[in-house]
Parts: sequence; structure tokens; C-alpha cells
Amino acid sequence: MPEAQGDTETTGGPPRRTDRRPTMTDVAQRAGVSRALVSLVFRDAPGASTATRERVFRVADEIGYRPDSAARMLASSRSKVLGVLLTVRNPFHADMVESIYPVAEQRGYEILLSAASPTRDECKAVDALLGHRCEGLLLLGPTLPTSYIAELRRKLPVVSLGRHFRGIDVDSVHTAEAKGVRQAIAHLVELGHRSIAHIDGGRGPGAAERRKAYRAAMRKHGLDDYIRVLPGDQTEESGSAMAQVLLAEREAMPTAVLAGNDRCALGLLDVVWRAGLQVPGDLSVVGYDDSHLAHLSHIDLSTVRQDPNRHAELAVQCVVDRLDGVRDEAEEFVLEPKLVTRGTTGPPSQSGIMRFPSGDGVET
Amino acid sequence: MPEAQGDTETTGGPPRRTDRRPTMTDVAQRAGVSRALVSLVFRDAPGASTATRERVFRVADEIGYRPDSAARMLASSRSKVLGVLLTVRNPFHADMVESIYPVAEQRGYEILLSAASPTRDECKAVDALLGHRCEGLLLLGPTLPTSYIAELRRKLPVVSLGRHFRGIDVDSVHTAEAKGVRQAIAHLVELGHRSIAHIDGGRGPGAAERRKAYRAAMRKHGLDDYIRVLPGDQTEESGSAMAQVLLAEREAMPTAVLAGNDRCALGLLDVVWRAGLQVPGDLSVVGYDDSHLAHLSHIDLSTVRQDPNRHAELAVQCVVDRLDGVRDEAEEFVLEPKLVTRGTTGPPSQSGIMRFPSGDGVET
DNA sequence: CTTCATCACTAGAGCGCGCTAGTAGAGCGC
DNA sequence: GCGCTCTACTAGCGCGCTCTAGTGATGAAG
Repeated sequence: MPEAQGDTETTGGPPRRTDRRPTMTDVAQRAGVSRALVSLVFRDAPGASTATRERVFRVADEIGYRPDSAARMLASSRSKVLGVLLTVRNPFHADMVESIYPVAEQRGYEILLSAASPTRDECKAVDALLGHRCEGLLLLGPTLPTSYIAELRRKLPVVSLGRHFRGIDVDSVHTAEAKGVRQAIAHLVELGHRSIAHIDGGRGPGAAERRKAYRAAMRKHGLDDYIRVLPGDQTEESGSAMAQVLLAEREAMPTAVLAGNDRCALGLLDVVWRAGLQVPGDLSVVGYDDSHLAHLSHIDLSTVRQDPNRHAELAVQCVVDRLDGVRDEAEEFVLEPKLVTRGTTGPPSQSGIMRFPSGDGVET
Repeated sequence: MPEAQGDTETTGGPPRRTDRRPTMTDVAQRAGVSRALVSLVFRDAPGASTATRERVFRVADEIGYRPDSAARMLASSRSKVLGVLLTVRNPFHADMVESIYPVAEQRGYEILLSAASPTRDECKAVDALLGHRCEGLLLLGPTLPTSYIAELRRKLPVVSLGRHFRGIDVDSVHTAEAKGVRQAIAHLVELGHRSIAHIDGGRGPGAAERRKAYRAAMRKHGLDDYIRVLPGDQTEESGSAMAQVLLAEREAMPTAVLAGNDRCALGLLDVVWRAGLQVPGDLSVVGYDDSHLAHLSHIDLSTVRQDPNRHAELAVQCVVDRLDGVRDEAEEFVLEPKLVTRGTTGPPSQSGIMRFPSGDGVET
């Protein structure tokens, strides 16, 4: 049977798909040049006159030609694609993704997203990226084991955002967690807080460092006795659960909490607000990340800013440099965090319940 | 300078990247069969003995072979890839993405994610997907103009989730918005509410229908005089902004609010809780979507459930059917919404005075 | 015996592009 | 005329795979 491959004018063919996608050959024919020339033009390579260049673009536009990235990457054995592993529910990841797109584009790379979720583990998500010929991988707060990352790294450049892997040849971009935590604690202490608890981030990126830094900072301020790490996991759930725990303590409750991240802080805030406490009067709360949730006006969360844009920039540059063979040894970019004081921190209330027994060694 | 590129067998090549990726030919050679046979095995096509099949898989595993999807889609002119357009910040989209992955996989399709954001409009995101040879498109709550969608549809099967486009040959999967709204209003009325406001979703998916249904439902219950649509846009911001507006009204404040979606409800709740009001006593709140945010234990939001899993299933099936040529005319899948009553709805408190205990807890 | 179907496998032509090597023609100096 | 360079273009191979059209080997039917 004759198979009329519908082109510009439909030919009432079999119940097949829509129009055949135009190829470079179509453009070449219509523009009266060779296929190679069209290729030149689309790669923005030298060797075509301005007039021809324009004509080619015009014709391409007319017939709706769009370079086929599959063929392109096959032929060039360069895909110009970077894979991004993210957790789809994480707002800070969302922030970074938004920053990654423009940076990658500027460097001439496309971005492929692959989401990990409860039902789709990170390995699987990474596999999908590899199958699509990514040249490099940006892993957002990966929880993959070090050995797996090392294995990955043998295949392609990998950069981990928000988590540093020591001992293996993998680049990383993360914040100087300790510094951020120190700033947060210093801020709270300056406001007059002494009983400052920390909700831990569990196995989450940066959690271990934050925990450690919290303890150190508290000690530095002579608040050893107030050190209190509550278990958590960087989700709203853990924030609200810990809020319940704290509320149950009433008078013994800390006057400030450093949450494991913004999500955790939000969970906590919701419960605290709901219980009728004043923030920051009855409880000051500091988050971590400064994800877009934090600066919603009604939340107005004091938090430690991790610049997603800068993360993105460095990470993309990292991978691209590796691909260009500019660099050979692992690099660790440590970004300066910055405490952003908003509305959830303030002096502990003077008028309410006296939380601290005055005159037993605690300075005021 | 000599560049020892540590791989298994160094070939002192140019300062190139890591190990060459193994190809089908490598597997074939090592397994002592033809390339075509390996192809057969990996496509799970008939024509290979079980023994050979196993051997091929074993060898492939040994050398770390992974089919190259670029080459595959080029050769087959079937990419087996579906593109998903999402807004990376939208939690309901996150829910749907999570559901789409397994469903697509089961149908033998891969998923490519492309995120729209304030700095990357939907057109651009769609373009990226097209460049990657997606065979079909799932658009999550698209805000693209109808004409653009129609144009897209001429190139490939498209299904819109959460929004219906009338008059064009595009499939859609969405909830019977009116029904959900009716359930919500009926629930509130039954609890004794009369003054029920609605925060509008602006141009968001389903917003127009919900608005209309809200008005109709209120009228049905004889509450014409209480009809009140507050402007909004399905974000936390609009929820909190409207909460401020309502709080300022004190005694005149409605006793219940139907928010444009869950995010909006959350923004509203935060402000209301913070102001010291009791939910649901002083104000009942109903969301829309039942995104994962809604059932966080501390939020415990009454909301109208839109089943993301079912959305995903139908949408994928929709596109796949089109690709298989099973169907030819546009189809509209309307899903049953289901009111989920949780902790944010209850009878209104008897006296309006109760709602503002101290008389100056709220700034105006 | 021949014929034919079936099974297990192979040869080889593309898919749409990138890219190297090459060509035609113009311009220029001698 | 010659050779030379430079610009503007083209021919055609091959990236890693799929897929049609085969090939030989085996066994059953005639």
C-alpha cells in the first residue's frame, strides 16, 4: 500500500501520528543549500555568509524546523546536557532548579530534570539521566552512599550541592554550615536568649555539620547547659512533632529554636501559632535555607540564607570546567551563609512567665 | 604533556573525558553474538534463546552497558518519552509527577521533566521538551493560551491536566470542580455556617469553575447575601493577604472560607493562627487539591481531594492511546472530587465576641 | 527423499545530525 | 600565465541504535 507521508499539505493518510517532523534536509532543500550548510548555520559555526544564514533561519522558521537533540548528541557525541537530580517536594531544590536553568543555558547546556521521590529512589532517577546521555550531573542534596557517587564519578563529572563527600574525587558546592549556625546562635544570644534548642536534620544534607556547629556555638556562649538537640528530618512533620513536644513542657520550654531547615521551621511555626503563642515573644524561630517559603510575607521567617543562585552558578561551572578539561582535582566550594533576620526572631518576652530562675548564675 | 586518564586499559589518548561508554557492539563482541542479537535481547523482542538472552544480559552488566536512548530514539523514531511541563514550586504538581513516573514506566514510557518558573516561561519549557523528541506532552495546569496549545497539538498528542480547553482537539483530565465546591459548601452549611467566603484562584487552573460553582452553591442554599469572592491567585501570598483583610473586619468576618487551593489555604491559616483565632471555632477553612501539604498532621486541612494518581493514570493513558492510534477525537476526563474533612472545619462558635478574646490581639 | 515451517541468529540500511576533508571561485602578487 | 590564500560552500562518513530481509539448521509433514 502506498504510504503518503503527509508533509505540509495533509494527505489523509492512515490513522497515524501527526505530521512528520521536518529535518535539516527539508530546510536545506527549501533554502537551496546543502545540508551541511544548514548544520553550520544552526551550530553558529563560521563559514556561511550573513545572507545565507538569514535565509536558512527564515526557511527553518517557516517549516517549523527544530534541531533534533537526539541526532545531535549522537553525531557529536556531546549531548550538551546536564542532568539534575532533585527531590520534587523540596522547595529549596525548586529554588536551585530555577537558578540552574539560566546559568546552564548561558554556558550552552541544556538541563534534564529527574525527580527522586518516596516511590522512585535516587539511583533510579540517576539511571534515567545517564540513559539520556547527560555529560555531567548536578545532585541536589543527594542521600546516595559515597561509594555509589564515587562509582558515578568514574563515568562522568559529578557535583554535589549541599553535601560534601570527603575522600572521593567529587566536586561539591555547599554552605559553610558552621558559620551560618554560629551567626544564628549569636543573633539569638544577642537578643537575650539562652535556652536555644536545635531540631536536627537527621541524615539530610548539612544536618550533621549544623548539629555539630550548634553544639559548638552554644558552648562558645557558655550555654552548655542549654544544649538540646531534638530529633528531626528536615520535613514539616518533624517540625510540628517537635513543636508538640516543646509545648508540652510549658515553662521549661526553650525561648528559641534553630530548625533543621525552613520546612521544619514552618511545621513548627504552624503548631506554635495555633497554640496561641506569640512569635517571637514566646518563641523565636530560625530556619535554614531561605527557600522561597521563608520570605512569604506572612511567614517572614528569620533564616540562614543559602544563595541558590550562587550554588547553581558554581555547580554548573564546576561541571563545565571538568568537561572542558580545565580542572582535574576535586574542588569544594564553600559558600558564605548569611543570616537573614526577619519577623520570627526577637527578644524573649519579659512580661510573661519567667522562664529562667533569676539569680542562679545566669547573666541577664 | 602525558595525561594518564586512568581507565581499565589506558590508551594514552588525548586529554579526553572518562572511559568511553560501552556500546552494543562491545556487548556483542564480548558475548560472541551479533549486534542485532543484542538489540533483540534489549528490546525484549522474540527471536533469542533463553540461554543467549541471559548471557547477553550478564555480559552487558559486566561491562556496564546501558542502552543509549538518543541512538535508540533516533533509530526507532519512537522515543518512548513523554514530556511533562510543571511549575516547580507547585506542590500539587509534585504530587502528580510522583504518580506519573510509575504509570508511565508501566506503559513503557520514560518521563522528561521541564519546569516553568518566573524566569522561564512555559513556552520555553515546552520547547525544551520538543527538542528532546517527546512523543506526547502532559501539561500540568498550563496557563498557555489556547491557540498555542492548539498549535502544539498539531505536532503531537497533548493532554492538559487540571484545565480544560474547549473547542480544540486536546485531551484533558480534570476534576468536576463544581461538584467539589458544592460538597465543600454543603459541608460548611451543614455545620451551621452561613457567611462563607471564597478566595478566588485568579487565572489558575480550575479557578473560574470554582468561582462559578461557589456562587451557585451559595445561592442554592439561600445564602445569596453572603456570597463573597475575594481576589487571589492560588498562592500562599494571596491566602495570607486575604486573611489580613478578613481579620480587619472582626465581627463582620465570615465564619468559613473556601480557599482557591491548598497553598492559599495554608497562607490564610498561618495568619489566622498567628492572630490567635481558633480554627475551626473562629474560622473554618477548606482547601482544594489535597496536596501532600494538606495532610501534614499539624495542618490537617479539610480540602477537596483531587486524586493525583488517577490524574496521572488517565493522562498517560490518554497520550499513549493517541500514540497507538486507538483514539482520534478529543476526550475530556472529568474526575470525581471528594471532600476530605479534617481538622480545619467545624461548627462556628456561638458568639462572635469569643472570636476576638483580648480585643487588641489583632492590629488593624 | 523433498518441502516447508519454525527457530535462532546475522547482514546491512538507515534514523538526523556533526564534522572532516575537500572543492569552486574570487582576489592578489609576481 | 602561475601559485597562493581566503571565503563560501558541499560530499559523505559515522555516532549507536532499530528493524527488515534475509540465512542456515532442525524437525515434521508429505
